[in-house]
Amino acid sequence: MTDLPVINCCTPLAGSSLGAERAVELESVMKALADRQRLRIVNMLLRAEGEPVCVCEFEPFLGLSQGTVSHHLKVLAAAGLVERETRGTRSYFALVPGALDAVRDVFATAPSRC
Amino acid sequence: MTDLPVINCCTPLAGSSLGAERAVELESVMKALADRQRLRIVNMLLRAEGEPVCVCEFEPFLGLSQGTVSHHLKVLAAAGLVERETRGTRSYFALVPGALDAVRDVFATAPSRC
DNA sequence: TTCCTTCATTGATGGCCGTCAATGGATCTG
DNA sequence: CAGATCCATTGACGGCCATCAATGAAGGAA
Repeated sequence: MTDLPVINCCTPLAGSSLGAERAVELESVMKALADRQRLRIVNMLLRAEGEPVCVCEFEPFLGLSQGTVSHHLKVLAAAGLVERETRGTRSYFALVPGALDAVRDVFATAPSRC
Repeated sequence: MTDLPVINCCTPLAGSSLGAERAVELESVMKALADRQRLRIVNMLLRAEGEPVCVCEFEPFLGLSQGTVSHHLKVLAAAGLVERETRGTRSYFALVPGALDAVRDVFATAPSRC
């Protein structure tokens, strides 16, 4: 699985024509966010305000098996939305700064202010 | 298929804990946007600046069969993102005003300004 | 009415996705 | 070393989804 580039800022959906290639890029990021469990993970990370969160904290919160939680985190990482950091035997995840802002800007209807 | 309520504004992903029920709501809207063809449809509608667009215009642009285009428009309508308007034998679609803004606000990392 | 156009719906098909149990690897502890 | 803990990966299963061809429904034109 190859990591995806973080979405370019300043290229909102409005404005210019969305080419087929770029539609595929955008689609993969949106797919990563189109899952209830991953939305809750992102929510937890947002509330952590940049502080890395241990994998073992997601599991009881989501009520999923450990393997499934690991799967969801991998999907978010592949989309460029979160980063992994290993400390000893544990893994911590944090939001990639600006990644969500880029997603938000895609849906700006007014001209981008970048 | 029951229509979904338009996403509430002023309830961004940051801030409070994302309950399982609301995660499901958000998921369905994100799923509607997590498809390359539907992203191109939204892009066309954004560039139309509120003007309704005939179904027959999407088909050559997307390069899909007529039935598939109709399917995608139905998904977007069920998510509350677009509205259908019938004129004679033709159907026109337009963005629901504010729907995309609501999606954008969900991913606001700074406190909402509503 | 009869024909044509436009669109929605149905049924079928292939592929992708979320989930779990089980396994394996890596690290820490005793 | 042995055992325990944490996590990633694998394989399997069930379900959902995008797509098409075919059909149906509704409106306009002759």
